[in-house]
Amino acid sequence: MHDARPERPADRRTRRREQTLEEVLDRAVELMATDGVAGLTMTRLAGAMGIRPPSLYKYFPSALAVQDALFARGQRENLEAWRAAVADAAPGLASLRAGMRATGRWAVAHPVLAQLLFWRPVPGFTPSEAAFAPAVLLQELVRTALADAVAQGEVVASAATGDGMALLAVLHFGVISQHLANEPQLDWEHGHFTRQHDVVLELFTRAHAVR
Amino acid sequence: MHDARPERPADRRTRRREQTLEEVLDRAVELMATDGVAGLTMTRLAGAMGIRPPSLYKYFPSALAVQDALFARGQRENLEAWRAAVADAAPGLASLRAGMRATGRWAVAHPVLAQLLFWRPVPGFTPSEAAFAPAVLLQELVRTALADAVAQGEVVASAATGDGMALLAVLHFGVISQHLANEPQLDWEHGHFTRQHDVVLELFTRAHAVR
DNA sequence: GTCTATAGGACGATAGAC
DNA sequence: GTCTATCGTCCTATAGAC
Repeated sequence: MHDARPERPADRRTRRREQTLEEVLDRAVELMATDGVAGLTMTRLAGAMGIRPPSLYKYFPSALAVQDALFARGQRENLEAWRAAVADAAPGLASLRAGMRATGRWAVAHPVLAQLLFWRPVPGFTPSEAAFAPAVLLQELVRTALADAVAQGEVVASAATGDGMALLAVLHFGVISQHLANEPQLDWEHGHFTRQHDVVLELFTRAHAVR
Repeated sequence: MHDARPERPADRRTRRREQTLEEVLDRAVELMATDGVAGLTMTRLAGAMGIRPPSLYKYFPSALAVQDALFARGQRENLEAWRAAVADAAPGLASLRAGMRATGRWAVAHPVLAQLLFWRPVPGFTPSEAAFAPAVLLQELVRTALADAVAQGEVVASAATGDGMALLAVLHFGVISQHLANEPQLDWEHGHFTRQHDVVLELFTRAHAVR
């Protein structure tokens, strides 16, 4: 905290640069919120940063690189939302409910990132493997939660199969996409579709209930 | 069939023009299938028609007018899919199942139109009231089918409320959007998510089952 | 890292000849 | 209805001075 030695200049520069990178992404999200997810351009993004377009290329080598960084940030945040919510939950169904509710909330609170992650509305953009990695990890966490629920006798084994995962995705993203398409201005508490999130989770457990 | 009088020239011209209008929309759908839903431009569309851009403006006054016509065509076809399927079905739940399955099939068979109708991926485009009209009508048909199901004692009254409609939309479009986002190349019979369509309809009736 | 200047294109749309 | 020609705007991206 009171280390007398000043930070090495190279470190300062690196840190400053990373701050700028993050700020670019902040501005990008703001722009997408007003002009649409596909309305992001390097020219406008530079303008929002208060710099000229060539300067922006010092931070991101291309427009697609910005999209990829946004995609990566969204995946990280979404995964983090799950982890934070699950930290204090019991394994199995309780954990699954907490995690899914948390990522649902995250998605409606960050509509432009959610659209980028789940709808892929930008033509010609395919996320890099690195940007996609958190999604793979999250998928595994869901699978584990389902397996725990089966092991604890909360649901039957069919819940933890590919069909079970597909049904869960249908229910979860059904809520989110209906919300984003029809009433994105409402928050999680006041949405007509988000209200159905608890309902569909209940339907899922009932579909795989132990007799 | 063998009317001797030739068609009036004005009628011929009108008919020819309408054929061309439809052909433009056909080409537009093809272009969107390859270049993405937002990748449709007047320049490329003219090229696909084998004409120059100014000629295209004789048929559609603007790029947004093309989008609107596509939106209108999609809504008409989707509504028609429901009507055709429901024609031979008994009122109530049987009718609801037949109609929803038919519009689901239509959506995955026409992915670009479905994206245009249900995801609204084109920035700055808001459909005209006329183009939207079939969607309003279809909404009413769904409501009626639900009301019939209630009247026949197939489900309890809560199924025909706003929440019931919202739940139904979540389930239906959840299947469709997961299919379009993850495995659009598969057809209705082979998709992992489309397989869940019958499942979710069953979940809906169970959620509102008469005790 | 910032800028000016610019290349090189695609786009929507219009004017006006045929 | 078709075309050529064109306007004005926006875009991605680079060269090169400071």
